[in-house]
Amino acid sequence: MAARGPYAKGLAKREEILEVALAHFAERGYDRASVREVARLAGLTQAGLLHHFSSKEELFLAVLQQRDDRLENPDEPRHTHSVGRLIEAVERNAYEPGLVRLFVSMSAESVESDGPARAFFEERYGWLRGELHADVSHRQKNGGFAPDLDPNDVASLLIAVADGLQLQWLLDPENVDMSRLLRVLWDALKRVPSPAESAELR
Amino acid sequence: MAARGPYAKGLAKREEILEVALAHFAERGYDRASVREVARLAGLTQAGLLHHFSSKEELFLAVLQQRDDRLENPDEPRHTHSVGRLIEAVERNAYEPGLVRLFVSMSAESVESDGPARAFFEERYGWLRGELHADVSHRQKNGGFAPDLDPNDVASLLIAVADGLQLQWLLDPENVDMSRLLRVLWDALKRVPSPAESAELR
DNA sequence: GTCTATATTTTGATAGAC
DNA sequence: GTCTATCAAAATATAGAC
Repeated sequence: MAARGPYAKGLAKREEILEVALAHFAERGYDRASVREVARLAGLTQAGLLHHFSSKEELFLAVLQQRDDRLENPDEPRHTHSVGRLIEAVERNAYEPGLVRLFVSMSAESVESDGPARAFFEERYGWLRGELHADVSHRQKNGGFAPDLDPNDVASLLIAVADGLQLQWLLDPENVDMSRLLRVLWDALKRVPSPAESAELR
Repeated sequence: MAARGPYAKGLAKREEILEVALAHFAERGYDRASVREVARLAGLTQAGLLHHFSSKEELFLAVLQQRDDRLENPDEPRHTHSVGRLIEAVERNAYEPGLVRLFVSMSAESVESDGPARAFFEERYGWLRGELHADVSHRQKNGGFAPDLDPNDVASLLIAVADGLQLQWLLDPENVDMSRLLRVLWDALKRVPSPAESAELR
């Protein structure tokens, strides 16, 4: 488990810093967070921390990247369970309010300025939309999903709901069940249009 | 149009300040925005502005409240067109990226700290959820909406999608059509479950 | 109502000793 | 790898003149 060699200590400290930095960024958001405070929480001075991460921005990006698990699950075939993995990820998030706060505030910040977060989130949304699109369109071919919906629209809606629910959940954790609501949406979207509705489309 | 009396000038300046403050907060977010810069844009010094709004927080809240139109439309019966009004509001927002940025970043910030924005958004979400709930449940009674969905769930999903789409739209305005997607969601949610699906529920 | 001037605080970052 | 010391640059807010 323990890494050996001349860098063992540095790496361990790096991990510790990332851990407390996540908590601090999550609690305060990027702007209000200070490198000094993260350092203090990690048992260092500000200058000591900046030996490991040479700027606030670098520290912040490292935190983001470490927690970006991308719903990976190498055991399952890609493209066929993305929706399920999204729901599972949302389920896990319900036990990590700090992480959710971080992503909410950072995604919001990413649209404000062309800062470090922007590229990260643009890339992330593109990737996620692609995964969900592949899943939905695969299900449509097999007849397990409403054939009249555009897979791109479905992907956008799923992502939007996941994001929007996080906000509601953070404001009122007791009364918002994120993964249940995501399933409600998914089940409703699956529905094949009734004959009457299909007729209306002509 | 012009107000008379001893306060006319003060009020006019107040309006002007609020206008440029909205733009500035929208562009920079609460933290990165500075009272100095708002003052400069309004043709004042910082101290001059603080005569009208005695703190940054007070200025910020005034901006939020002024732009919170609450989808009001006194002509229509309450409770029966909330969904339509939500869609219309989203449609209007597509022409005001600054306003959308403001609400996105402020709602994100509201969950970070118990600052001034928190109460505002909690109250706002509660109100909106109530409106949508009333609308959906009214439609269900008249047979115009899937009877098996919980109106509270539907309200949460609509709000979540509206919020989440704003984020995606800000990152990629060309390729995200907020109001169209909201309609896609609404049409899909309306669908009555097919007999086969109803059978599955037993 | 608006200004100038200033007090106070906080922050990110660097230099250099150990 | 971590520290002390320090710089330079913001920001909010206040005091008091006009």
